[in-house]
Amino acid sequence: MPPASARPRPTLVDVASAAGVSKSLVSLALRGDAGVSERTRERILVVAERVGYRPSLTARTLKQGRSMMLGAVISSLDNPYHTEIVASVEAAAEDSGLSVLLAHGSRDRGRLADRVQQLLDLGADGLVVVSSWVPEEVLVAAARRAPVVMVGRTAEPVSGIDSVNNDDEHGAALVVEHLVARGHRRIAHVTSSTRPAGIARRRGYEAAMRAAGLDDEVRVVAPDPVALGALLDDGTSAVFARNDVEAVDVLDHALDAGLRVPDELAVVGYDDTVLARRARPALTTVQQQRDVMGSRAVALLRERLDGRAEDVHEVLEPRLVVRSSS
Amino acid sequence: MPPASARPRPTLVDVASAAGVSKSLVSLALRGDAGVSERTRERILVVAERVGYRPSLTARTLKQGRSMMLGAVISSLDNPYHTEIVASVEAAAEDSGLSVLLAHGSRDRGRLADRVQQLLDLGADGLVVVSSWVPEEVLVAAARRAPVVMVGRTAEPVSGIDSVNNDDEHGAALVVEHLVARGHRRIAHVTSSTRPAGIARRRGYEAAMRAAGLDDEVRVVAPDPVALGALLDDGTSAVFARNDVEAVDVLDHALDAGLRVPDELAVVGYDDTVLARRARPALTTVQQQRDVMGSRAVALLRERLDGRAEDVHEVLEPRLVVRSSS
DNA sequence: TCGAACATCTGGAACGTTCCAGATCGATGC
DNA sequence: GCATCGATCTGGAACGTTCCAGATGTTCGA
Repeated sequence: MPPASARPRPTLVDVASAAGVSKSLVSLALRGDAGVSERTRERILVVAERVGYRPSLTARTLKQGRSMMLGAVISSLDNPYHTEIVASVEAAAEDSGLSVLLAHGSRDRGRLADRVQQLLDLGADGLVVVSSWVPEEVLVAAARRAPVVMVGRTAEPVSGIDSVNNDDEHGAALVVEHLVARGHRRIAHVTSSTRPAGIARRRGYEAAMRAAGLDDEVRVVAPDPVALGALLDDGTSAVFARNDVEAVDVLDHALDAGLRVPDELAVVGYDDTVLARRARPALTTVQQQRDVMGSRAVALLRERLDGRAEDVHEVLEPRLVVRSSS
Repeated sequence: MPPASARPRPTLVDVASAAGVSKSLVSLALRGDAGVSERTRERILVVAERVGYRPSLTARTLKQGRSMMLGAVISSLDNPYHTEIVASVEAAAEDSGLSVLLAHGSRDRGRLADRVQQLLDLGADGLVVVSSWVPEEVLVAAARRAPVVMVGRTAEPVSGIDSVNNDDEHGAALVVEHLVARGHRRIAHVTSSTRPAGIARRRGYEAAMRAAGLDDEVRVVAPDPVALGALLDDGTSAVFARNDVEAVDVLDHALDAGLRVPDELAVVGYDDTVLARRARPALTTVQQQRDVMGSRAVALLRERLDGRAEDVHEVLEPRLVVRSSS
C-alpha cells in the first residue's frame, strides 16, 4: 500500500536523537528561539539538514490552531481578470508572511461550496473569494469559521463578510461620458451577465445615458451574432461591453463586418485585462486597480484576525484607460 | 488575538458528549462504518449537523499519513495552455476521489520551489507540475517524499519523476508538412523560448524542413517587432510560431502591416488554446489532447502510490487542427 | 559560602483525528 | 445452564508538532 520508495519522513524526534538533545530543543532551535545557545543551535541545524528534516505543517497547524495560510477560491482560470486579482492577493499575502492556496471550481456552485469547505477544513486562516458564483449563504456560514473577503463583488450588508470592489456604476458612467464627449449619441451596451457586477455596470450605463439626455438611445443587447449584427446595421456608433472578453467579441464582429474601428464604430470594454492591451486596435477600457484590491483584501483579513467585528466594504474608484478603439 | 467571532469549532468529542456516546463511535458513524446500528448512526448524524460539526482534515491527515489531496504547481495563470491542463487534472482527480490544491509561483524558481515544499509539508499525496520553471533538482528531491509527475515537460531518464508530454517534434513536423502540402516553401519559425518544449518544436521544424528538401529555407526568428518586420518583408509566405500566444502576435503584426491572412501569409500556432479559436482569422494549430494529459497524470500518480517503482514517461501524439489562418 | 538569578535544556500534555484491542450484552447452540 | 458468538460500543495510544512548567547547571553578589 505505501509507495515502494516510502522511507518515513524524519520527524523532530529523529533529529533530536541524532543530535543527542530533546525534541523540544530541536523545535526551539529550528524556530530561532532566543534561549538556545549558539553552539547547539548550529549543531541542530546541521543535523536537521543532514537527515533531510522538514516540519509537518499539518502537525503544526493542528497544535497551533492556525496555518498561516490563506485560501483563495476562484471560479474561472481563463478570465484574466480573476487570475490577475489572485496574483495580486498572493503578492500581498507574501508580504504578510502568509501563503495562498488556490481552489478552483468552475461555475459549479456545488463544487465551489465544497472547495470553500475544503479550505476551511484544511485550516485556512482566511478566505479570499474571487468568484460571483459561490452562493452567499455558503460564505456566510464560512465566515463563522474564518474571516472571508469577497473581491470584485459586494457582500450583503450584515453578512459577516468583508468586500473589496470597484464602483461599477461609476466606471460605466465614465465610459458613457467619454463616448459622449467624443460626440457619440447612439451608444449601446452589450452584456450577457446576470452577475452583480454586470448588473451594476448596466445600471451605471443607463443612468449616465439619462444624465446626458440620451434616454431614447439606451439600448442593451446580448453578445450573440444575431443581436450584434442588428446592432451594427442600425447606426449605432459606439458600443460599451460589460467586460473585455465581450468587447473583443464585438470588435471581431465589427471588423468581420468590414467596419473601421474606431472611425465607424467605437468599442469600449471593462477590466483592463491583458486582452484589452492585446486587442487590435487596443481597447479603451476601465481599470480597477487590481493590485490595490489584492492588498486591501489581505489587509481586511488581517484586521478580522486581529479582532475586528464590523463588516467593511471597500469601494475603489475605477479609472478610464483610453486606447485606440474609441 | 483570536477573532472576536471565534467560537472554537466543535470536535468529535463535542458531538460525542452531545449525543451521549464515545468519540470513537461518532468517528465510525460519520465515516459510514458498517458496525454501527442504524438507530445510533442516525442520531449521531443529526447531532453532528445540529452542532455544526466538520471534521478537521488537518487532524485526519496527521493521523492517517495521507491527505487524499494532490498538489498542482503552476507557473503561469495567464497562459490558457497551463490552466486548461490544470482543469483537466482536477476533473480526473475528482473521479478518483482526490481533490486538487493549486500553488502558483510565477516564473520565479525560488518561489516555485517554496510552493513545492509547501504542498508536501501540507501533506499532499502527490504532485502535478505544470511548469517548466521548477528546477528539476527540486522535483527530484520532492519525488523522494511523494510521487511527482510533470505535464508538458519530459523528465530526465532516471529521476524518479514520471511525465506526460506530447511529441513536440512530431507536432512541429505536422505543421511543416501541412504548409508544404499547401505549396509553401518559405516557412519561418518564430520562437523566443529556451524551454524544453520550445526547443523540441524548433528541432522538429528544422528536421521537417530538411526532410522536405527545404534546408535553405530554415529560418528562426524572435517574436519582436523588428525581426517580424524583416520577416514579412523578405518574401516569407508562412510562419509557424512556437505557441498560440506568439502566433497571435504574428497575426496582429501581419494584419497591421496590411497583409492578408492566409492569402499573403499563413500563420500556424501550437497548443490549440482558446486563443487559437478566438483569433481572427481562427488559427491553425496543434492539439495536444489536454484532457488525456490530465487523466494520465492522475493515473500515473495513483500507480506510484500503489507501489510502482520505475519511471514512466508517456508521450501523446499531437494532432493538427486546420483552421482559416493557413 | 550560600542563595538568587540567569541561561539552557527537558518532559509531558495537548491539538482532533483514527484504529486497535477489548468490553458489554443479548442471543444461540448444545 | 454454560460457553460462544456476533453485534455494538468504548478507552486509550498514536500521529508530529508547540509550549508550559520545571529541571539542571553556572555565575554572581554580598
